[in-house]
Amino acid sequence: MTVPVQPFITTFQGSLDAKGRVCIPAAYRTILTAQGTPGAYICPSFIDPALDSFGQSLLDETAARLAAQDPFLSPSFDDEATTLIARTHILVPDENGRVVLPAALIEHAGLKDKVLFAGKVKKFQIWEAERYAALEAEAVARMRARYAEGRS
Amino acid sequence: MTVPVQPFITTFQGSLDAKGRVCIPAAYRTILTAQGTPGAYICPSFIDPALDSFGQSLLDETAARLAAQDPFLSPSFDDEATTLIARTHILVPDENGRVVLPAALIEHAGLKDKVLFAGKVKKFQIWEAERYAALEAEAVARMRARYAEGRS
DNA sequence: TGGGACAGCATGGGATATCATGGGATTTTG
DNA sequence: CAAAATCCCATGATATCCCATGCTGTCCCA
Repeated sequence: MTVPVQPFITTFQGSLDAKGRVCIPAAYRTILTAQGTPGAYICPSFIDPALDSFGQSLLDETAARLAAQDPFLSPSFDDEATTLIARTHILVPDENGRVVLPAALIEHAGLKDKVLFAGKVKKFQIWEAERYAALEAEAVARMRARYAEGRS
Repeated sequence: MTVPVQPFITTFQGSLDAKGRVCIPAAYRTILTAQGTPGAYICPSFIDPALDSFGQSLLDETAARLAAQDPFLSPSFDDEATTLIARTHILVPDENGRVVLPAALIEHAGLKDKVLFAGKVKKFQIWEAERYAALEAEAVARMRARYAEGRS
């Protein structure tokens, strides 16, 4: 499988101001507009205290997968639709590339002053900075352990 | 899959200037541009105090492997994305072939004045010069030991 | 084969554009 | 009319671009 579109990579620092705004990194904005997205889709992660953000490509992909299921007869359909689709907001950046995060999302991710944007191929995540640092350290440690075991 | 592209070989010396810039060796730049890379992708090694650098080929390979997994529903996805993708920066050389290294990467590799570029087939690494000399000696010693074991 | 000219590459430094961020003004809504 | 959301401009920091210079390896010719 090839990479459909340009992937989100790199980690950026950002800040949440008093008005609840964050500036989406320019590199991500470029990718988003290349996908023909009017802005950024943002959804609270159902695993982590973080926000998942993505463009048209991943939204379409998710929507297509759900569309393939029967909306009346599939039990898994509702859960997925409720968790992923219904909780997704579209946020349109202003001319400086900033979006205002709804209070519910700020609370979900426990965002304070310093936030962190982490590229994850098809999506990127928004984290409270300190929380992410801890998570990254753990992820790297697990990768190191896998390497030491000789697994690929 | 056959050898897709020209391998990175040879070791080069370079220097880190006051602005945090290094000049990517011309031989490597040639290989990178042949891959259609807008620049060089650089990621802190999760094993060594060094930086892994590579072109479009290896990035696509990694991104494609991750893109094959569902970004919302796959547990194995996250560690690799966090360690490899989120920590990878794209650095575009100026017309003289130089890139500016982010401070976090300089710190990770403990880079000082003299740096060292070491070709590793699909990627090349950037090391603090003295540190690399020690590592190289150890690697050669281990190879020698393996050779000796093989004969006995 | 040695010396000299040349081209490509690496390095230093300064000017310029882009980006992120803070704060204020204006409009909308309840 | 008050409160909140939106728009817009100003500023500082950062990254990008560009030119100048010195070095080194290569080529050519005597």
